[in-house]
Amino acid sequence: MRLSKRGEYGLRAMIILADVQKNSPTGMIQIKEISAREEIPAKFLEQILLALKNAGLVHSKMGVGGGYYLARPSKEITLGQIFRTLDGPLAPVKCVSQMAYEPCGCPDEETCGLRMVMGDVRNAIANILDTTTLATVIKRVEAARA
Amino acid sequence: MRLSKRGEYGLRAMIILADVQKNSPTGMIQIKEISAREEIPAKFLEQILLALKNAGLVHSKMGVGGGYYLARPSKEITLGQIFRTLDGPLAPVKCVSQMAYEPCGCPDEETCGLRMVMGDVRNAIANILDTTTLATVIKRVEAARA
DNA sequence: CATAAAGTCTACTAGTATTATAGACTTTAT
DNA sequence: ATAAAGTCTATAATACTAGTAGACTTTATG
Repeated sequence: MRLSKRGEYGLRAMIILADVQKNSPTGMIQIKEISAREEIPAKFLEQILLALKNAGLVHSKMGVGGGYYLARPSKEITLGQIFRTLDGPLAPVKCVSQMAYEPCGCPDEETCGLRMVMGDVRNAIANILDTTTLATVIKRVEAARA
Repeated sequence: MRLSKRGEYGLRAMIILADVQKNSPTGMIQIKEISAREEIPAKFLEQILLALKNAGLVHSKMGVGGGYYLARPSKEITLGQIFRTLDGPLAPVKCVSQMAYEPCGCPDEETCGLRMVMGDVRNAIANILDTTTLATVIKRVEAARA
């Protein structure tokens, strides 16, 4: 059940963007700055941020003084949205996916034991990632620091 | 968050073995029989069952009339044990793994937002897979059939 | 207007993991 | 003796992952 580096870097970057939105006047930060802070290869991060941009989760400004910033308030962006953009469906098997359902090949889905359990797992993950926003994360981090 | 074919096939095979333990006098079944029922490539399944055997979850009998059977009553085998044997740790990132901890590289683990959330995800998955036994699954399947 | 800072876009590559397949071997019942 | 069954190790084909490269566009500013 591993999170890919792509997903990990993307989530870390988004958490930074949320922090910047809250604590910097412009709310903007450059790729290389995020890359330096989190030790993420800059060129790799570039692709990830681009994907997040195409998904409408961040906006960017080109040219001198440009950078990336969240497309919406951090409380309106869930980790589920970020995860799905970068790593695809949450569900362990396609036949329990809400966003990308496909049959699994079991003769009867309704009585497939594996499917039942994986459905529970999917829901448990979705319950966390779809209700946790970037604002939630920032709040927890600040609480842990205090 | 995808389940590998290896993990999927292994879990399906174990559910069959639990059913066989409950409903057949010998409690034993052959690879090719499981392979046929679930449309799993026989040679692939062979390796998977071997891994489960080396992990002590199933026993086998060689020769004519041989086959595989559960090493313990189905209520003493959790899906978590099976999953970990075939697919490794449940945790999305190593730094929240109970069974295979490794640092992630964040400067301070205690205040890492990603780590907090992934810890929750790990616990949610573990809560399901470590409390669900093969017996649980069989019961649910029978309830769904009725 | 030249320049440098910044993002955009696409292609590529090395390494690793996944999903098998093959085949020679061992054990056991009949 | 034979055939049914599991054991074990090697290999192959493919896909995926993580990362690199480089040419391009946009924009602020001296």
